[in-house]
Amino acid sequence: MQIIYQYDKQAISIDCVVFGFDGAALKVLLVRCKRFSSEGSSIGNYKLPGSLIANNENLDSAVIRVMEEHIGMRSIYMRQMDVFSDPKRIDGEDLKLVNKHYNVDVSRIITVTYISLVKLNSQMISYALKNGAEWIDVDSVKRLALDHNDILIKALNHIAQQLQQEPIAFELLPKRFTIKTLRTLCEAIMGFEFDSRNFRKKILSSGYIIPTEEKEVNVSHKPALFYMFDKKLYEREAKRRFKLSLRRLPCAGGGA
Amino acid sequence: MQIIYQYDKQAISIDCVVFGFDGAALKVLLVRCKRFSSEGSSIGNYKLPGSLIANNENLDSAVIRVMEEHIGMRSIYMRQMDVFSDPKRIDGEDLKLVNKHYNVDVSRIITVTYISLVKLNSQMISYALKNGAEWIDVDSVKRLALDHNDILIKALNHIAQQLQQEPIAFELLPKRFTIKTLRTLCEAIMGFEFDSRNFRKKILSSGYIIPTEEKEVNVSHKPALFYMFDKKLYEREAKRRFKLSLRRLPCAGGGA
DNA sequence: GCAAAAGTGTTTCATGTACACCCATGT
DNA sequence: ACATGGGTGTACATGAAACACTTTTGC
Repeated sequence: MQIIYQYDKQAISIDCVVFGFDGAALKVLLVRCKRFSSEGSSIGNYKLPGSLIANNENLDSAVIRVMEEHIGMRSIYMRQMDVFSDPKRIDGEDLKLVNKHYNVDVSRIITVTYISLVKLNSQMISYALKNGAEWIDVDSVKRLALDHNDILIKALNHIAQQLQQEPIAFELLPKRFTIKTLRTLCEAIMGFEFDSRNFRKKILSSGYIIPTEEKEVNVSHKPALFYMFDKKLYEREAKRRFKLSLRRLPCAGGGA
Repeated sequence: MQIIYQYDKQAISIDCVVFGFDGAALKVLLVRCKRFSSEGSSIGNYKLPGSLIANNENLDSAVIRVMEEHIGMRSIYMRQMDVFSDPKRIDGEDLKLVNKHYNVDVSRIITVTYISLVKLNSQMISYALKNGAEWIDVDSVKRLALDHNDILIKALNHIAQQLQQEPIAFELLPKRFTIKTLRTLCEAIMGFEFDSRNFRKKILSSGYIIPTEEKEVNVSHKPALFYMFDKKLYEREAKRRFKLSLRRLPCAGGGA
């Protein structure tokens, strides 16, 4: 391949995979993309929310801008996932449409993907609808625009990994939640079920998921207690675990 | 902050943190950067190898191009790490120098960082020297250009994490190695020591690190056996572990 | 009182950790 | 023979997995 030493017709964009949880199923925020639709384009009916990066903003602020547009909030959990850089991932008609939409003339787009997690509520669902977006069950997502199906699958695998190492579940849950709800969420993310008794034991032994005084009401069975995630206790625990797992040999002396 | 909707004066670059192991210490490949040196620039004496992305190459091929330049090889381990996107991370004099060097006119540079792992040998060390680069002990790295110290620290933490989940150690070792060498490498990456007996037990029980017929020679103690990493066995093991850790409940039935 | 889901306890097994001794080689 | 680091074995603690029974609510 001949290297074309022309470095200034590239654009960077961000795409967000925004997950929410309605108490039963894992949802992802998708944007209807009429504005891109055209013959010859591979763009489907839905896409992930995203944007080109303005010249004086960093990636994080672009993500915040897009989130604000679609869910009306600024302070939400977000993490960088991956970079998609195939020069041909957006080309032909798709590229022309993007250039037209943003009024630019770039020859390729490199996309940095983000994962966001939000505490879904009914207001956000209607807010999204008003702004051309929609919360859709991850299991029933069909064909998306461009390579957004690939990105979604990567994101799902990513949060399944993360779930086992970081307390991301509580970004998706309301402040107060039952153990059962937490378990349902974990099962939705992981794609398989847990033993309810061992799950409960593990959660309670964690030390940072603490009971409240509240119980469920109007349920036709023993009402479940609500719990809360205590971030400060978690961070203290995390430090302790770090020290344990990175323990030196008893007699290993000073050095680096 | 006012959003400047001008999307086409951005450039993307890659920077590589290339690690090597000489049997005793962890080394990183640094490039002397006389060509960038200038008054007013924050650029130090050394920088990580990197390059702007040409318009028709993807990030991976840019990394391969840079690797070829500095170590004379194409097929090496490399993984994307992170994206640095602060609009001010390269500005002022530094930005002017970069624009001049690449003969472009961009207003900001977004950098995707990569980690590479190589099986270091004496040829590569002299090859690097001939091409303006140098293999330096990670512990004795001083001030680097731009924000490259931050990138290096992130990379070190990154491989320490990775080491506990993926067989990256064998990308840094020769085909045949002793358990002791492997342990020294792990200690260099993790920054603390292991119990030699438990370490050996764990390595041998892995099932994919297999003995050869060869022993050390000319050592004034019991010669150590050389071992090899069997990638196929590892992948079989990895699949098995995946099944185990993602096991459903015995009676959990069909569903997703 | 019956269904339905919450909540509690026990036994077993695998894995990690700490630690002590023997073995092969060069000098 | 002895110093040096390689190699082997054992006891103990900790945590995960499998599994059965009691409790509280609405109807």
